Amino acid sequence: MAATSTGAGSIRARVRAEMTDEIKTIARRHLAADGANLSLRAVARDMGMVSSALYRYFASRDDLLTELIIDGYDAMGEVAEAADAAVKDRADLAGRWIAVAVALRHWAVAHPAEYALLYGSPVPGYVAPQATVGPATRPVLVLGAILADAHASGLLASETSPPAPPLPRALRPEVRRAAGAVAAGLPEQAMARGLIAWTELFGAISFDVFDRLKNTIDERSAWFEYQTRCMVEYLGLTDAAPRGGQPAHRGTRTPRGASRPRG
Amino acid sequence: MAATSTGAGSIRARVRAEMTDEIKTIARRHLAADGANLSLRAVARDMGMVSSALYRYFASRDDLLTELIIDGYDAMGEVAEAADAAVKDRADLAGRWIAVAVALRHWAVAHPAEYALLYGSPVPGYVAPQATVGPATRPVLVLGAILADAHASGLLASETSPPAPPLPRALRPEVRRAAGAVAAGLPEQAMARGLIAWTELFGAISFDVFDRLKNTIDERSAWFEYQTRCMVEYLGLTDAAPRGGQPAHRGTRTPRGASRPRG
DNA sequence: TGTACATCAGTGAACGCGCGTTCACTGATGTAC
DNA sequence: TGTACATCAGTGAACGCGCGTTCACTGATGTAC
Repeated sequence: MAATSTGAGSIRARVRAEMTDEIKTIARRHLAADGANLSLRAVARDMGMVSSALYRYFASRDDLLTELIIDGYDAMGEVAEAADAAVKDRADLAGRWIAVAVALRHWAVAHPAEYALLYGSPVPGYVAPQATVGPATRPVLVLGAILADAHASGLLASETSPPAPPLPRALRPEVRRAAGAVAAGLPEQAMARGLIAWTELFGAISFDVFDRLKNTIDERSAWFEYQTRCMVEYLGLTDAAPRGGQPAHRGTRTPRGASRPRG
Repeated sequence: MAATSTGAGSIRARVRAEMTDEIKTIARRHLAADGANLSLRAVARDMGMVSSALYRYFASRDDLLTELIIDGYDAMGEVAEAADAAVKDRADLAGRWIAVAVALRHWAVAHPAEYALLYGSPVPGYVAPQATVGPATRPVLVLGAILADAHASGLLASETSPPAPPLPRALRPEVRRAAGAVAAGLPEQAMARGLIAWTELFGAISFDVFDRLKNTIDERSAWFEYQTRCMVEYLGLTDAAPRGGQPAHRGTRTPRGASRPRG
């Protein structure tokens, strides 16, 4: 409030930032109604502006779309990080995975159009620029960190139970590289399971958001949670932290919170 | 050729059918280029007709879209049925599941835009009419029949190994109903695994088609097949038919081909 | 076999709407002296 | 503290294009007698 006429360009800058946010908010609303063929003119209309005015804020329609996509990934990333961080017992790896999964689904169901923009059919004529790939990995990093922590406890399924079909030689370098990127130190076989769980998780969310389960499963939340519980068992995370206790066979303790990706 | 001027309206009818097919073929081509916002005028242009002429063949743009969707589901259904039928050893349930999965993925990768129309983000403003729900279940029925056959052999994972997290009571009626619809006689726990595998399968195909694995896994086919092998193990189908032999512990023999859904 | 009539595919113009983007402009807000 | 100038948000008109759908029409193809 002391900034009535003090801060040089800063007041103009603040108004500008607020306008930009408002445009994006309205654009998100339109995304929900019209899908990915977002119309600048419609957004301008809702803003009470003339369509050309939007060009003061975004260089083009695709630029706006790109910002919405980045915001979406960031929102999912934040939601995932927060859900993970909220689990007090850092050794409860199953609990952490489930918390993150539930939070991601929750966000997706609450923002179906944005989710579709991120994980649905590609937008015709739009190619995601390089700037989106960083944010896109944020949710994955959270999941990867959980797996890395589990590995640090030496308790992943692939390490305690006989591995599923062995990973073909041709895939091993790529899987190893993927592990290096999101879950440093994770052995190939465990990373392969992680990739499968990741696929399954987003498959489940997409089925839910895109209503593939209509007339089949109506108890969506319960079903999703059940599916997630199966997932953590598949990953072997349940062995690591039996109900409310220490890891069953402890290895190196999970480093205290340090392994969570920065926000 | 004997039909030069014989068959009453039949020659006109045949031309009409050919035209309809050609329109749909061109529409599919446009789908690939422009995504789901299919333009009637563009299709007409490619047909060398005036746009209003299309209304002789389709009542509206949405009608055309509906037919494309139905064709798509039917194509996937046929592909799945054919892949299943091509497995000579009907007791090789793992082989059948993998064959169907690979065939579905193959079709999806070859027809990404059509796949996106069926399993991707909903088309804005379009609501799929009742006529699409029948065809939509065709691929599912093929998978369900494999599970039913496996159950008939008494060898599903949930029957031989300790079940994963027990199915919550609230979900049991729905899962039971789903089993009744696609895999008659399948117990709830097995059906739950089937639903999860189904989700995972289409999650994997979507990740592939929508290029989610870019810069992570480039060996797409190998990875998909590996994932499918993990899936059949999860389902317990591998126990049922060890490499080139009879089921390990036989129950009721699979009824000879009768359980395959009609084409 | 030949003629009168009905069917129906395709035309072309129009209606009424949408869109992204450019451009010269007006005025208000901030900056420098 | 006051004035001259630069910045920049927003306007309004225009360009050039797209779209789905309707409608009265022409002309060819098939049908019935």
